[in-house]
Amino acid sequence: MALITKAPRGTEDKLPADIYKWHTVEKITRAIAESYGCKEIRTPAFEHTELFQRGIGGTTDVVQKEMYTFDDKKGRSLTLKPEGTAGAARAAIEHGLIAAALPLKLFYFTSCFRYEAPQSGRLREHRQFGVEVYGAVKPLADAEVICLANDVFIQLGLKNVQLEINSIGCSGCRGEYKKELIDFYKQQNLCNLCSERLERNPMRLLDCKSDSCREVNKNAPVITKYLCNGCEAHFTAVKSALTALGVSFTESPRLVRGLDYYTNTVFEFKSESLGAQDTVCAGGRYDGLIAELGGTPVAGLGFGMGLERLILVMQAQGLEFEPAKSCDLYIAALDSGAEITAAKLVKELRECGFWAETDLAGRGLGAQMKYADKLGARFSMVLGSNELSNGTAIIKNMQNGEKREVGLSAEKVKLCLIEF
RNA sequence: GUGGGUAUAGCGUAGAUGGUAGCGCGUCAGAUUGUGGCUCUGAAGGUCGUGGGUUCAAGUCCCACUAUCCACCCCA
Repeated sequence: MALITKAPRGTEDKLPADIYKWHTVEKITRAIAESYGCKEIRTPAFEHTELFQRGIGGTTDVVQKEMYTFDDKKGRSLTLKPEGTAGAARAAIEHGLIAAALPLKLFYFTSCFRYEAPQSGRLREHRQFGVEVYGAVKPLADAEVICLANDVFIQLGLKNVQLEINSIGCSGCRGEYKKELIDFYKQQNLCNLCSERLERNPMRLLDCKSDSCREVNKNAPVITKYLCNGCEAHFTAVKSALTALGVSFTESPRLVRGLDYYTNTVFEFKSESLGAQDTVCAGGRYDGLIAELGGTPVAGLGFGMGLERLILVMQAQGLEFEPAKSCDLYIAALDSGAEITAAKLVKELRECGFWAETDLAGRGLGAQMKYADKLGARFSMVLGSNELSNGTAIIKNMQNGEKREVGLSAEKVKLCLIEF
């Protein structure tokens, strides 16, 4: 197929026939977020490149090799946002949102852009539902945010979504731990990749999937043993709050996150219904981020939920989406006089919120009826010279074929659509 | 970025050993010129992913590229 009629690699059209699935997840996630007091925020698709370098961390893969970065005409370096947290944090600082009464709870839907090898469930442009909470220091906040994500899975009916949590401590205890970890790994036989990234990002080694490293990792020191008193108490309180809220989880001492801003609690929801890209939601606490970006230091935490992945899971599990609305009334018109009357009637019904249609394609009566059927029209009506002179028409229930006579006014037709 | 599979109409697909394309669904029209669903008849729709090569002849064989899928890496 010619280049111009093909979407760029790693992008995907959401077609009319499938869009009801998106509407379903957007509606449910929005309602849940709002019930938790979150307000929607919409931030730009691109930001200054430095925002992501500072926020996500210059040594991460996302920043080093996956960003869509370009110079604008004035030579400013801009980047299509690879994730949602940094932009939301920037906006919260810029507009003084964190200067108001805290906590500040935000949610958003956004496209994220990453230059990666595309795979199903991993696109170069993917969409996330995200939640960010600022100025909430209590462990209950961690539990609340996790619970929000969990509620989404419950309400959408997802089965077998596993929540894994861990604490990676504050910069203090993590520094201690990293030293120990590096010392440990230096005495081991590592795969090529791991030897490379040992100094740069030692905690990632815990996640290595190579068989040899898996063996090594069984004996690797675990962060939870190195947590300072404060971090340990926080993590313990998060876990008991989750239990009290009825959110089941497994502790996963090797769970680390790929972005630098995380502190203390990190978590991930995984689904067996996806392939290797099995994480459908991930997040954690990032108490240092706002200060790192130059704002008044306030605590932060949040998550991102991959919407393509979420929908893939729902499809794989055969879950229900809210069906698309179908047509309420199709008016077939037989001649040019009836055509105008039909058009007026259709307009008036639309003003009342009904989906009404009449012929625009120049079809004959039989074809118009077939088309009405394809639209899934609940009712149909035929207008010709007889109806115009009588001032009445027959309205037909397309499900059972029953017919009723109705006066040719929007008011009367409307009543018929409601009652019949 | 690495390794492997795949690419034929809008969608799903058939085309061993080379002889320039069928089928199902969908679309349109008619049977039924004032009533849909079922049925029947007919039609439209293909640069066989793109470009090159081998050959009298390529959807089929070879090379490159592109896209897609799976795994790695990484991540939501």
